[in-house]
Amino acid sequence: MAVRSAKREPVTRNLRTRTPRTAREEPTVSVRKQSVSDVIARSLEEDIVLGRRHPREHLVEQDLCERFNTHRGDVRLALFELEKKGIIRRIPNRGAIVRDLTPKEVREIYAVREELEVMALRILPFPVAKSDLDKLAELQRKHSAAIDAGDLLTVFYSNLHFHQMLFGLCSNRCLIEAIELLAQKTYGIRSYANAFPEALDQARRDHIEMLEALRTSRRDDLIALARRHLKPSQEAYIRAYERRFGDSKQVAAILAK
Amino acid sequence: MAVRSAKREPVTRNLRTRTPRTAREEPTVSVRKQSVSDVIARSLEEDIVLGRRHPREHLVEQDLCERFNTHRGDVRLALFELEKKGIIRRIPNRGAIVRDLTPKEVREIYAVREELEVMALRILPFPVAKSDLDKLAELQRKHSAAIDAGDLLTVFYSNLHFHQMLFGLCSNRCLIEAIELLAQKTYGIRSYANAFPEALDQARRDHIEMLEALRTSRRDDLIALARRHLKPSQEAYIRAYERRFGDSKQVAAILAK
DNA sequence: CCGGCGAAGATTGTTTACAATATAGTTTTT
DNA sequence: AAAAACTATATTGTAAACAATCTTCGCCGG
Repeated sequence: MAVRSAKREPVTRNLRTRTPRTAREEPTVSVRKQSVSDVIARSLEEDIVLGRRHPREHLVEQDLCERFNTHRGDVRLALFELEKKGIIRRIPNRGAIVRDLTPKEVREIYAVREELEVMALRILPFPVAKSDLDKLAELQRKHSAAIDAGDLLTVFYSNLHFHQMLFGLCSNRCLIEAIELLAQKTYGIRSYANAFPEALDQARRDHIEMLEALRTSRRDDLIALARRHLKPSQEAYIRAYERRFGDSKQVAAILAK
Repeated sequence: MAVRSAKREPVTRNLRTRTPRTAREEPTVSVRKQSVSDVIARSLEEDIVLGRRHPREHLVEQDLCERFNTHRGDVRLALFELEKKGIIRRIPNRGAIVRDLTPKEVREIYAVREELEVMALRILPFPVAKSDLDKLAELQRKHSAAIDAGDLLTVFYSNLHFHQMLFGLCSNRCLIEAIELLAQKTYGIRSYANAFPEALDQARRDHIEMLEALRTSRRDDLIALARRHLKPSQEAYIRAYERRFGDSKQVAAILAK
């Protein structure tokens, strides 16, 4: 992979995850149709969440092709997907960069997210089935263990699954998807919150309290907890942002426009 | 630019603080980047909204290429966009069909939409500027005239613009986009509501009352109107759906609940 | 010294050809 | 005659080549 341009190196056609021909009717929710571009998009999301790729970093199609052993078509599609999700930004003829959210945008996203999460908890049918409570408790334990181990990747995913399971308890499919979409918009800033161990600790305690509220069918407590749970990560980002750009006002002005 | 060096370079690329190039960032809102695929997607949306293409109708890439005088790449991208918006559905290796929403899905979408629209009206700053009120009134007149003329295409677009302008008054960009996305999800069923002239008449009256509530800064009235405004179109669709499939009762029962 | 000019390189955007897959219709077998 | 297997065709998915665009950097004249 010396110089990347003179001749385009041929694509090695291995490692293509092909969707199995059997059971295309998604028998269960777990095994979803995942096309190649979805896999790439998810992997890039992961990189961004964990801070392996920073805001303003450039994403080059050819690099991603080599990394995922595929052709540019799939990578391209993945970038379009991520753009629609708001995780990256594409500039015509120039490529894609990891999006850098302004504090204003972050506040707006979290305001809408809070509204929808509260709605989900409001319509959630009580009492919650014992089997669902058990599954949530299991996810919470996994989350807690990952925090103790300092395994940020597992922290991220177990946290994600906990919330998906929680809001999945409300029966409104459209609402569930909307909540997830908004959560994804903030993937790019999650690494800032993860940098603070005390924030992770607080998240763990919130989860435990949420479980208790679910068990006892205390809806108001649950809603208050969800509201509180959303605060720290946005505040951590805004603090970090101001620490980065707060001193040089003109730079902040340019970026914030 | 960083040369792709002989040794595989680490994932982090050299990103220097890039001097922002001279304002190529949206010179004006009006002239937006609209790629070919966007044009195709919008045109297909229009067909679906006006009932020129029915639910379950098959969309063949090659046909669309001839219709829009382009290659399959653009058409393909447009179909992916429409799939993400929830207007069509793509089945692997089989193609795309206009999505057929069940009454349950419709009710769920409208419930979320109502929640978000009410939120927008709640945070909307009063009083509304005179210039904004004038623009809204102008859009309302256009809508009204289109109804009288029986021009359903203009009815659709002027109605769309009225609502975009109305909710655009709230300053939360993310919220505005979320509302628009949900509205798009129901494009496929709009033709059912448009079939009832009395529904269009009611919509016109709603708009007039909304304008009055905006002028007098009566927030509660405005919210109640918005709630009422959302009801007829979903009910029209559900009635039409049951008329289509009502004969086989067990099917309707399964889908409705 | 330095500021426009232009060629070369790097990256994205477009087009075409080819391969994989599903559906329907036909033939073969029992 | 019914069911299974096969072939033909239509359609989508993949890959590579080609074209356009932007950036960088060296060159030359002032």
